[in-house]
Amino acid sequence: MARGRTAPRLVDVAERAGVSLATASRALSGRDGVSPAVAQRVQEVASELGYVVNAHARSLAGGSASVVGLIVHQIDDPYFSEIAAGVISVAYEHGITVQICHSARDPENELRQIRTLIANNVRAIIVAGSGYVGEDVETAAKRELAAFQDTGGRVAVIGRHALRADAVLPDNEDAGAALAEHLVELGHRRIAIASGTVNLTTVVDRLAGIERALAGHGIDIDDLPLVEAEFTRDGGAYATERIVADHPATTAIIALNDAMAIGALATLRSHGIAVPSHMSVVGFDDVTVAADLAPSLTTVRLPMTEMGADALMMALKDHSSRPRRRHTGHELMVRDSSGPARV
Amino acid sequence: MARGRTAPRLVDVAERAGVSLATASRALSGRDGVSPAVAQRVQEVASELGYVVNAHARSLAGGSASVVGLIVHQIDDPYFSEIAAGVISVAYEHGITVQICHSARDPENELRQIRTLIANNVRAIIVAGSGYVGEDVETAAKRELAAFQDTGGRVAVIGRHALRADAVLPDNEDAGAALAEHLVELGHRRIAIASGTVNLTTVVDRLAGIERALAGHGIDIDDLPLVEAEFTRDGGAYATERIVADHPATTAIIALNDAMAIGALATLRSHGIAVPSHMSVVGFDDVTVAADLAPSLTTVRLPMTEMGADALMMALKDHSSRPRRRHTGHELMVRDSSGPARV
DNA sequence: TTGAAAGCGCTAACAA
DNA sequence: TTGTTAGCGCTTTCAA
Repeated sequence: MARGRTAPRLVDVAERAGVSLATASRALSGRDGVSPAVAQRVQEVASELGYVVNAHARSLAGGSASVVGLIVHQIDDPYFSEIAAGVISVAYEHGITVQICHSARDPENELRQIRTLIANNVRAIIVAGSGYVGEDVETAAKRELAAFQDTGGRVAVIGRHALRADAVLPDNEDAGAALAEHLVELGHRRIAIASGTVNLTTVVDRLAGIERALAGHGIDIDDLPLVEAEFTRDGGAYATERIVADHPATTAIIALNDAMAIGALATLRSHGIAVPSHMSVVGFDDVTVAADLAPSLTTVRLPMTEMGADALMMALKDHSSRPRRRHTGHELMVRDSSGPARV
Repeated sequence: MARGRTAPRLVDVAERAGVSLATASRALSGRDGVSPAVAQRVQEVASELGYVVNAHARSLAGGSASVVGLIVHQIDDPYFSEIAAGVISVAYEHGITVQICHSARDPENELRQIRTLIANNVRAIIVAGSGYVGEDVETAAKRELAAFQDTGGRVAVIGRHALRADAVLPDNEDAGAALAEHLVELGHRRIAIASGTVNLTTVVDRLAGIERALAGHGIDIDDLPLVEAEFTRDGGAYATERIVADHPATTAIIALNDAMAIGALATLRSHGIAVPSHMSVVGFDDVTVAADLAPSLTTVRLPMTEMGADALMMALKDHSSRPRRRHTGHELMVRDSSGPARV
């Protein structure tokens, strides 16, 4: 391989500026203990040479890493791509880059990704996917992340996890309650639920909110049909097929996220079932496209981009000993996909 | 800071396996010169310990980097998040992680991101955004990337760029032609174009295809209204407002990507203009949600996920001296948003 | 087939 | 305020 001109190194800058390596290093990372005049000179030389610090060397030498890791279930799910956009924008402001990994909703795989990020010595790890239900599933991850934190790593999670870390907590339960209230007020009683897999805390929490609100109206959620499927558009389509076939009296479908709701709307359309006159459909998240569907989707807005931004900001901030928890708001977005129950 | 147990290092593995550092290194990176028995033993010990190689140390020591960079315009644009999913999945298979940066459709910013990735010594850089029109805009980036390639870095681009690199070339021109043909066949003549900013090669190429097809039917594209706006949903909404207000005779709108088409559909709906009976709308890309819109969107499918996967695979493959170029196919997806021109 | 040892480019003690 | 120097964890010659 032809070896061209190599990137300038810190020694090059130091030599050219007539200072030592240490001084150059201090000047460039903006630490004090350098006279302003020298600092400026070094910085000039550096930009003259187009010098950019070698992140690997810096990190290896014990300097602060300039990379953060972000674990999502699947980046081409709008819920996660909006969170990622928030993370990336905050990272950009801090001169940090973002490594994104897929957990594919598999705790095993998530653990593997966490290990990789830790080995890469990232500055912080943001776990954006839902937590998993059950004692044991996250214990290994918990241990690894705790060790990571003990050595100065930062961790923030989005959603309810068994992990001891700063957390951005989406208002899942209250959002579920708001949605259920909304449907009940419209006169719906025969409500069906298109649910994601119940090993996800997000699913469990949304269901809990729905249960609570319905109970307030004397409706037992256990009496309602619930179809468990993938937490995706296709899962929503599948669940809706089942609901339509097995529970024809249903007047409203609660999909546990917008992706499932989109699948539900598609299935209903293909069956010629009118929304909302014959069937109401509601979702969760308010992904960007929700307002542009036809009928536009009634859903609960969670501020995904902000959640991503907040998670990284929390992780970057000076650490108090106790993990912080920050609850998001939620906002019921009543649109055209929900209407009075048919009689 | 309490210093807990640190991640296991290669020495730990070597010691535990009773071999030297060098042997352990060789065994784990699958190089030969190690007896199978020893190699296996080392690998067992490593996974027992949950050992993951420190990417910084490996990279600094001259080993191959395990990170690739991906530059997109905006990750929460489905076009890019689908490409990213393709890149991530191939990366995963190769034990590589992906750093994602936003260029925000700004060549300056893109250059900055490229510099950062190079300084991070990534194994490869994938530039997924459109190229920019004009001599000078990409020259600095071109120079930096060339130097990067000279020192063994790999580069692949998606879309037409002024960069000398492996390229995945979306079939933009033919796709534009196919769409224009489709509309002409339906009897449309008063066609308006909701265009992204014409400094993007993607926009220029799609327009070229449209122009060619229309010319074949005696229509001069310059006689048609073209509104230039942001290459986004809101840009599409804005352009459509303008088209509806200034060119009421229009019977079909070509939006230059699906995001703009979604904005167009929303605007038409808010004006009570029926699609397709009063106005046809077509887009480009076939993002996942396009089929689930109502009316479902007629568009041209580009295999985004595959494009991302291909780009990384090309970049990772052994390098021939000449850059390779790989054209994607395209597929006209005729759905419900296009219909015969009203009279 | 294996091991010993010299760095990769940087930061952070420690000295001056 | 500045300089000297010992590593960070790994790969890779070179020697055995």
